[in-house]
Amino acid sequence: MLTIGEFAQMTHLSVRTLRRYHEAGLLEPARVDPSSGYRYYDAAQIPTAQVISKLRELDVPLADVRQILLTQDPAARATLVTEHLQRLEDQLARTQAAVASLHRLLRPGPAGVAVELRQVPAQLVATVEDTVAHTDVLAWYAGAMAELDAVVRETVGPPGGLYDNALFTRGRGHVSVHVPIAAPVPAVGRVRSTELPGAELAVAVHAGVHDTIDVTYGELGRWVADHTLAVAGPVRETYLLGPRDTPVAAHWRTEIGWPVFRVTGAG
Amino acid sequence: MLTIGEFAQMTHLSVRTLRRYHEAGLLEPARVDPSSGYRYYDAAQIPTAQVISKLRELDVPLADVRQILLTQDPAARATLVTEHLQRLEDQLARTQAAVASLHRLLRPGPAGVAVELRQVPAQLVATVEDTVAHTDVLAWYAGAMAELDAVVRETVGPPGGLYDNALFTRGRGHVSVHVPIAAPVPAVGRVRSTELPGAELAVAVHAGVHDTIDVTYGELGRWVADHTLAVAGPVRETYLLGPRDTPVAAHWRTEIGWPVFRVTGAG
DNA sequence: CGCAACCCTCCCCCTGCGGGAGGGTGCACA
DNA sequence: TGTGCACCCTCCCGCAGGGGGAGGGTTGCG
Repeated sequence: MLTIGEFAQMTHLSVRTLRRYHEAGLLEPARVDPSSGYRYYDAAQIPTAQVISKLRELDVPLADVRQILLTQDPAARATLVTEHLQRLEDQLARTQAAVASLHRLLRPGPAGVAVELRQVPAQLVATVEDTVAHTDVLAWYAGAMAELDAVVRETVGPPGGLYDNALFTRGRGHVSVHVPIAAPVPAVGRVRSTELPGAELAVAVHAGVHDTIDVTYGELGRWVADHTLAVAGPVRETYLLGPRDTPVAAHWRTEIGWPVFRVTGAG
Repeated sequence: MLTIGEFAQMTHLSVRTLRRYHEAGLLEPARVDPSSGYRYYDAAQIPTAQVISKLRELDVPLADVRQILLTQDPAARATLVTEHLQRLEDQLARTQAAVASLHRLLRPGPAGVAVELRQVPAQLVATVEDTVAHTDVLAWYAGAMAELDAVVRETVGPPGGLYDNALFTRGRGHVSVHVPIAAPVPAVGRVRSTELPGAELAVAVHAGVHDTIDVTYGELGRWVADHTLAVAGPVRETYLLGPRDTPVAAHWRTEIGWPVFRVTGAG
């Protein structure tokens, strides 16, 4: 039987942290003296404490750590851990993208994004839509696109997507993926035929991988504001050239279109 | 002039977040209406907002972001940013170490660390000591070791270190590095000659890189507790074989010694 | 003028940890 | 059998950086 202080020393955790883990139901002391409330730990609990410690170093939330600890089956447990490692990899990718954006933003001189105003007509599309979290967009997109591919035989243009603004500002929002079509397709699975309404779009083209697409977004936003326009509705991305067209990422072309209207008020 | 909502839409930040950045002095609105308190932004502020956003994605604290934004000189600014990128790399290394430890901990079966009790005599050493933060230990160690190398001509054994427990449980503690010597060396810089007191040590040897050294620590702690011993004083590491001896990390050998004493009380 | 959409401030909540106050326990030593 | 001290307890507050929501003022279109 070890006192909390001794156990802290063995596990390189602080006494406070051990108490918190007890409170959170992560690491129950082997014995709690009913009269004094003193916590006593067993040496056999050291590995458990270390697993918690390592998971915390990986920023796994306490609730998820508890879930992992409660999972007895080694295979199921490994699955849970792998999910978190996957999350770490995603985060790493996002970090690298942020670094790339940052470099481009801090590079002196304007980014020099060409913007044009364009009136686009209504277009019949096959679409898949949903409300998703910002972090899940990529995975969702892949699934939705695969579903579209399976249903739609003939397209009359490059695929695109609509991204509700709440996706960015609230971390969750309405998203849809579409391909333009000449005639309606039958509703299969999540695929629907609908009309993408016409609009006046402020359009910019982003070249290369999406790592630094925010810079293009920013320039587009600046242009829109500078031309006394206001944004009306979700942003439209059109994938003129993407991974399905060429493996050379530098050749990719993404068109960003922001529906705008002229502000009637002040100049 | 953009309202906060419009500006939020352009920058993909939430209205709340923009207000917080204003409050924190990171992004002052171009104009604040004195009567209504409404914030109005200029399109030219979009790139600034994006820089903030990207730095935040890299977990740069708001205070440091402000520092970076206030730095006009591009070179000085680049230095500040690079410092944070360095921090990210360190964190990545720690993450990888944690993943390695975790895998080893979750592998079924005991880790099988051999522990022995050993009485070590007092030893004259040349030492460098300081109080440092846990995250700085590696860098500090390299500097201290270099200083020892420069001063001490002849050693009579492998180098070692003492690590105060507070280093782990409080994130900051007393640390010292030493090499055993036959005769005192003159005090130069931070180097001092002193006697490392004799002690009864519970000793385990960790093989390979330090990524998974916590597992060995845990096993050692378990052994100590199982043998009704208690820890008395800072842990001692001895670098039997290290990077200065062989470039093959798998061959490295680190001896971990925990000063212990027999518990007189209950069994 | 009415009304909806927007904006304001203020307060509380979340996560995971640390500091410190105020008070009870355990145990060696005299 | 004290006595002293290190240890332990609970409870409250702080930090970062953000979200939710209440309650109330502004803006601007129809």
